[in-house]
Amino acid sequence: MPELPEVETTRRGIETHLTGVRVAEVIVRRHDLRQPVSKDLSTIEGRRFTAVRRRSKYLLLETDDAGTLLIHLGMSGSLRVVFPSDPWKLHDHVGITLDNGRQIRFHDPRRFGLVLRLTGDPMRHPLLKKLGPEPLEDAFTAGYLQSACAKRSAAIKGVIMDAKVVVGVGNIYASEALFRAGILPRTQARRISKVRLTRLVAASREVLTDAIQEGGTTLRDFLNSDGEPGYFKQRLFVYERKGQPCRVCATPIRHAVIGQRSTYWCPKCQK
DNA sequence: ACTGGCTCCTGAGGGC
DNA sequence: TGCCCTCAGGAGCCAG
Repeated sequence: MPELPEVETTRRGIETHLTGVRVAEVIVRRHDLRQPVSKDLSTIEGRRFTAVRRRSKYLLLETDDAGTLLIHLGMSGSLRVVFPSDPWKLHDHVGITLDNGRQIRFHDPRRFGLVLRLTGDPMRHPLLKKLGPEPLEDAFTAGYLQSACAKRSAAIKGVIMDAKVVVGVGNIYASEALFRAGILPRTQARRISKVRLTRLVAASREVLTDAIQEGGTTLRDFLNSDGEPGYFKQRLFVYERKGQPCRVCATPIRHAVIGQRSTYWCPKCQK
């Protein structure tokens, strides 16, 4: 489910409920996520959350003296702000009760997500230390992308989805960014000129920024922390629009599986 | 160092 | 209604 805009939407939604608030109780109903939920999560009981950050598609819930909770939503995960008395839904796996009368509920049907407690510098954790730059920060430049693409014969779409190159660009926004940049998704990365990579950097930033503005994309089941969908689906140019007219030139949108992932493009607007 | 393929898991939707 | 098949927003791991 969630790509960077959806994770950022979630971060913003929980931040105000968490920051400065003390943890009353941690309830773990299922431990068997992608990695087992940390056995010692209850260590944060009685501690305060000091900040809610995001790195790539990971959420980092920092505490004052019990490390950082690292949460990843996988394909189907979400965090909701609820009341402790609200009934637990199927696939609600973790609840963090706060002393302000709310509870954060981690829900994840497919269980590809993560809930880990890290101690020390979280950026040195194996899951985080090899990540590429944030697409909305200054380090993601055309020059940087050009060097990352220089020796890669793989399709550009897969390269921009590679978290070692740049984080946060998932399957929806990779197709959307390539459309906005006018680049065919199968193009070999090393064959793309710097001018076109400059456009791709700008397009990636724009599509992610626009999607955050709309609260993310809800295709099937993404809900923000208040249980509301995102509205960016209406702004998608190509994703899940196979056979429908291009919003720019009316040519039917094409679809193929590229690198095991569903991919969409306009054969006229993209070269 | 890259590449493509496979895997984890559950649920939704389509075809018959 | 039910059954079977395909597909899904992530990303780590593997062999070649």
